Amino acid sequence: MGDKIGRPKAGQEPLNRERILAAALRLVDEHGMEALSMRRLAAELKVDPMAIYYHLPNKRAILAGLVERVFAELRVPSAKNKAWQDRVRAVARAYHGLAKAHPNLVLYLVTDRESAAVAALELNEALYEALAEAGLSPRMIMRASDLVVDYVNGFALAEVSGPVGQPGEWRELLALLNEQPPEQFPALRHVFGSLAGKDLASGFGTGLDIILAGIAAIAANANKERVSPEEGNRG
Amino acid sequence: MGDKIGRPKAGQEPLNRERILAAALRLVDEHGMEALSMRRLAAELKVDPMAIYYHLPNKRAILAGLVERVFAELRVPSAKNKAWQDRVRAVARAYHGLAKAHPNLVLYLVTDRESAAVAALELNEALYEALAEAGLSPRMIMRASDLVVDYVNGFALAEVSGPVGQPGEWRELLALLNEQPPEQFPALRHVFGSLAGKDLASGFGTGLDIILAGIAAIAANANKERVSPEEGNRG
DNA sequence: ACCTGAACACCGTTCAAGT
DNA sequence: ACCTGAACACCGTTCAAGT
Repeated sequence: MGDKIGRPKAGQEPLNRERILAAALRLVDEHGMEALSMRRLAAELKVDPMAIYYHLPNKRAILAGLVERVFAELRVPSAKNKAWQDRVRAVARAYHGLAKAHPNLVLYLVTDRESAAVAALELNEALYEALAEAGLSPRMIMRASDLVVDYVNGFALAEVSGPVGQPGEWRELLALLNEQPPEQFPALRHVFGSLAGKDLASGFGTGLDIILAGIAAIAANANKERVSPEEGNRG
Repeated sequence: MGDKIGRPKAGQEPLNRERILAAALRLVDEHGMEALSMRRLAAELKVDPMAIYYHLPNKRAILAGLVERVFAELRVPSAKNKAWQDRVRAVARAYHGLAKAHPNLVLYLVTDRESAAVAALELNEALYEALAEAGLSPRMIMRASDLVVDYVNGFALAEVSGPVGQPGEWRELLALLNEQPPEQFPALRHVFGSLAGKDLASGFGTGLDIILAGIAAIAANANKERVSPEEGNRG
């Protein structure tokens, strides 16, 4: 940040991929996805629009570069001494942090599996390690890991699609509910009634807790079966 | 509604919102999101591009109409006699079915909370009913419901972002893994090694199972606490 | 009431040219 | 090697006009 009139060189150092992506990310973070056009980006860089094409082949490459760049910020915490639950939580939080840091890019972060692939290796490695420790089978490790990633993606998306702040969709749901005949949607009304006025912090952690409880239950169940497959359980 | 007054152009019945949205959906389903332009849509309808603006104010309205239309297809199965787990599964599957039916629209289905709101009422009502039966507190009902929805959204997105068929991201991950130094990512290698050759059906159901196990565990735990809050557990 | 057509302000990208 | 500028084929949308 902090670029003002006092640039280091009024004569402009040469353009490069790095500088283009930095400007593109600033544009997206500050003015949203729709502000990112080749022409506007060029204006930001004080350069002819076509100059960009010398460094990056097309707009898709810019988007991909952005996703790659943001995922490169991901630092998976390696708390190997902690319980597997906390390790999963740490990975999920780190990943979710990326989305929070660049909300306007979330749709692409979540969509562009290709550009995220390198970072995904680290992320999955950390998850697989933790989940192996939980006692899951290889198949279940993969499934549970996918579940965590899908959840973070879905949650991040919801955070960003909602009108302004609140995660989940319940704010506008409530408004709509009040327009419906009062005998309809009793379950919704009961829950919203019980919760009225209470301030609910972000549900990210709670969702994660449910998932972790599920993993623990499945792991325990698998263990029981492995200990005494057909002879009955004597634990 | 209106009959053939004024301008039947070569046998066409008059344009209307319905016909425009139908054509738009066909365009998206068959040729992807990027094929949906006002001009191409008009060509499809054999009409001047500006004719569309008489029936729908702008392109955003078309997208919103599409999302609304697809969500209107949602029929939440009302298997009230079944176990709560099966009821949650049924809702999740119904919702997921929409995404599968219109993969090119998934990004918007998942993003446009506003247009989906009416259908979201029914969907959440069904989830809340089932989750209440599971014995969750109002707060937990809301959280668990959000978790299920976020998971379905995340899963649907992953299904669509991947290169071709497989859900999850593991196909390209594996290719990338083979390019890495062999001492790195041992957990990934172990899991993928164990799973090589086995054909893994879609993980949608397994992810759901983990979530359901988590909900059951949390409900059981809450019950235990409620039965004997400070006196210790004598179960 | 319903549709057309020209016009405007944008896009991404190609290609030839300038230094 | 790096950048410019004109040109092309598209966009979404406004506005005045036609029936």
